[in-house]
Amino acid sequence: MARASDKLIEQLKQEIFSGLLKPGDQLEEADLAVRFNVSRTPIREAIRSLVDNGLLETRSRKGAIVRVLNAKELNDLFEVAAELEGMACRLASERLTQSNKKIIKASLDLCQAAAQVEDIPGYAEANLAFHAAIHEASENDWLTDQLSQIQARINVYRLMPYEIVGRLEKSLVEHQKISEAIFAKDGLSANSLMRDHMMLQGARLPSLLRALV
Amino acid sequence: MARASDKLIEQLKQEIFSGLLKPGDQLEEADLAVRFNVSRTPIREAIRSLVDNGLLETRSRKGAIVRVLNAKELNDLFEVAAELEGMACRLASERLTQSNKKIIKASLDLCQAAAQVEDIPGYAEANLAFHAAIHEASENDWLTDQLSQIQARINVYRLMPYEIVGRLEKSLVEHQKISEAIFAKDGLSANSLMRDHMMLQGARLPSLLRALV
DNA sequence: ATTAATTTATATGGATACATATGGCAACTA
DNA sequence: TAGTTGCCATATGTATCCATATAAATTAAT
Repeated sequence: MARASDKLIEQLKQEIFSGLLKPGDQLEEADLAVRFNVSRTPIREAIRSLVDNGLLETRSRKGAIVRVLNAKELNDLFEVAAELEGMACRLASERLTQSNKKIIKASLDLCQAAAQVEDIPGYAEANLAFHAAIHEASENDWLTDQLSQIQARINVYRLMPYEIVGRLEKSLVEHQKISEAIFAKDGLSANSLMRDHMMLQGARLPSLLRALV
Repeated sequence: MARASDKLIEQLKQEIFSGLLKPGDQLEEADLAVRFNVSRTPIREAIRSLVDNGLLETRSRKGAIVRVLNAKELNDLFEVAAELEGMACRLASERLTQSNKKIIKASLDLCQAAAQVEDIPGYAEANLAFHAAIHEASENDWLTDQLSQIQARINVYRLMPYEIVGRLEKSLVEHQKISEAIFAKDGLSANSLMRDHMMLQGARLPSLLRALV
């Protein structure tokens, strides 16, 4: 039997990622208890967990709010994300198996299909699949965990992904180059290509931040 | 006023790091409530937090136990630690301020002093200070947080650090080279020197694991 | 009229009471 | 004697209750 708090964590994450709960929104325990038809205890545990996860923050006696990252924090986050994504590419190059290669190729095809018809949400999904495929191929579970946590954090700030015209095409080409480097077991290139790819996204942050304010 | 659960988290961490609570040990909520003279509620929140942190793990209805990392998990952890430590060195090279330089130098002196008299616990402490100084110098708060969490995890498995004779000297020399690279703003060298330094420690893990079993 | 202080309301933090699932032990049967 | 079943004990999971701190509102004083 799943614990109520575990389900709550998932639900609240969904609401945050979907944008239903926006950065700065306050979460009141009593309200949530009514909404989800449980007592305050599991609500509190869920909030606690999300605070540890970094999605919420609390001030003493002032409850939890959806965490707002300022420009520096987002930049720091992106720097680490870029480094770890690059690392995943390097490891994937060194450890690539046939089955992982197939999965990466499949996700790359998804990216291509979505880019061709300019399906923005479709590309966003395929993009995540592509990155996830590389994470898996790194064969480092700790790294994979860290990256999925970071992804989650970043996605909150990606409510309008790829809205810039033409970015889809460029992103796809970068993905293809990264894949080629991995398949050629050229870890060094794969690493730096991915880091550049990530940093380009990071460079788009300032405009994204402005759009949020 | 600090929350009871926050203090508990620190205390439990201490007990885990100090080896008082060994991997595999069970934590019973009622016991802990009596020991720390609080109710089960803050105990549960603390446990919850440590589970999210990865220090404990729970099985349904079976409570929390101190998490045991197997060889692969430890290896994965070290790989990520090495990469991020290297990244910190690179960033420190790029962003070094005079004040950070002083702090790094000071911690390096501590290392030297401890190494000269073969003060093993002293060196362990100075070592942490050295790494922390570099983390700070990276000017990336997210990275610093991640590294301190990873440090915490690794330290559990470092109950007998530097017991290998001669390792102190070698470690010190590596520290000196890393510092020189950072001071020379040679990010590339600093990065790889630190990664090698970390990986050497990781290579000692198998014997460490054997000692634990 | 504006500001400061006091009071009141409300939400969080902690304690306790209650429910339920799991594991062990014992008894009974084959 | 060994295995299975059922009961009981114990620890986790959930609900509710109480205390306290913070914030808001109202009143009084300048």
